Amino acid sequence: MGRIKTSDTTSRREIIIQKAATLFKEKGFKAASMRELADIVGVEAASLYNHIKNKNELLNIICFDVANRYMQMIAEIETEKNSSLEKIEKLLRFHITGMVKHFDEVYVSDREWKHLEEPYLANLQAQRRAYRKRIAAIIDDGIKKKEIKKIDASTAVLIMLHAVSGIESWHRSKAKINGKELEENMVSILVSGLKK
Amino acid sequence: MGRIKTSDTTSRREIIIQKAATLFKEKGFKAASMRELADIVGVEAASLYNHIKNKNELLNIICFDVANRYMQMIAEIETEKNSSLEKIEKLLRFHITGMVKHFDEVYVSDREWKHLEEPYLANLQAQRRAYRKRIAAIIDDGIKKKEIKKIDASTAVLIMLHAVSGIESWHRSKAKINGKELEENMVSILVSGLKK
DNA sequence: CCTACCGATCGGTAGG
DNA sequence: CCTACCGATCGGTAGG
Repeated sequence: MGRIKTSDTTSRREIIIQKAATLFKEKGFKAASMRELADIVGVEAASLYNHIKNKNELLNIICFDVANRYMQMIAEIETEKNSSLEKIEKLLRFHITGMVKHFDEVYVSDREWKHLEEPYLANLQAQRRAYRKRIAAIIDDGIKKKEIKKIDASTAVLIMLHAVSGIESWHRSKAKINGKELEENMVSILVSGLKK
Repeated sequence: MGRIKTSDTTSRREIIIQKAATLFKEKGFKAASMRELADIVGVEAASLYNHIKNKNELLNIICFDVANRYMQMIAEIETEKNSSLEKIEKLLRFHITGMVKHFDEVYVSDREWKHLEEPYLANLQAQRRAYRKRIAAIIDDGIKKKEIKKIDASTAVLIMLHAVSGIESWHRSKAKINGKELEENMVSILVSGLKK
């Protein structure tokens, strides 16, 4: 009997998180109210607190979901024995498809992280810094092996990651170009920008 | 006599706008309070309203300041008779130095525009769309003249503009690399990504 | 999961 | 430019 109750609770909780991501994306974290979220979910505001601790917990979950996915992928890529340029391309494709698939979450995690509270704020920032460093290390390795031209690796990382987040505008513009085409164009521009 | 009073008022107003840009950047528009802004400026909250109409007017001014600078530059570039690639490079350099010089304003305009009220919201969005179209037209022209490789122009615009906004992280990281170096690296990566 | 409600904070105004 | 203050809204809790 406990099983059914747990299952229901989990499912409701996940609906709340997903709706929160969409709402936070549309209004921003601060401007989004718990009453509005409750409306969307279809309950009274007070009832939300049976499923989640508070508003900030929602932001925590969204941000760390995204961060964990990134950390898992970079670890996977590091163990593979591809060339540096191939590794960067794979990471780039992962970011592009991830942006399309988990759009609301990624958008919120990118733009609303400053409303995280300690210790989550410091934790996420450290994770992001570490992530960028690991990508930069791949690029630096590629430069040493002369697969990639001599550039500042951390600048290249910044460009790549932020360029991908630009898909947001594409997403909003109702996609005159399809996802696969978009991906090929982005990879073409960014990867050839690194080649010698 | 009216001259001195006007001059003082204008100056105070400009201080308020500049401090608002910094505060909105740090906290986000919604989370920033007028009481906090007043504290920073050194007056009581009520006194701010002798210089500005309301909180949203501050956001309007910041966003359209940035947009107007962009529109002026694209108009200038269009009249020059350089190659498409040279035009794109000039625009890129303008965006990079502008991001460094007017960091708070550009950051707020990029991330907080959604809190604009109508008709300003629709107005700014239209201006931004028009701006991107004019850049895309330069790229398409370059493709036709075979200076630029065959890519989707609007994707290239998205990448460029968002890549530049990545400077925010560089800015935050206390600049291990200096501004000029950063600019050369970005131009190198992005412009060679467009070349045939 | 709801009703009822609290304390805090907000943007902004009146009036001097 | 300040004191005093208002109405609205917020996140969250008590209690059932």
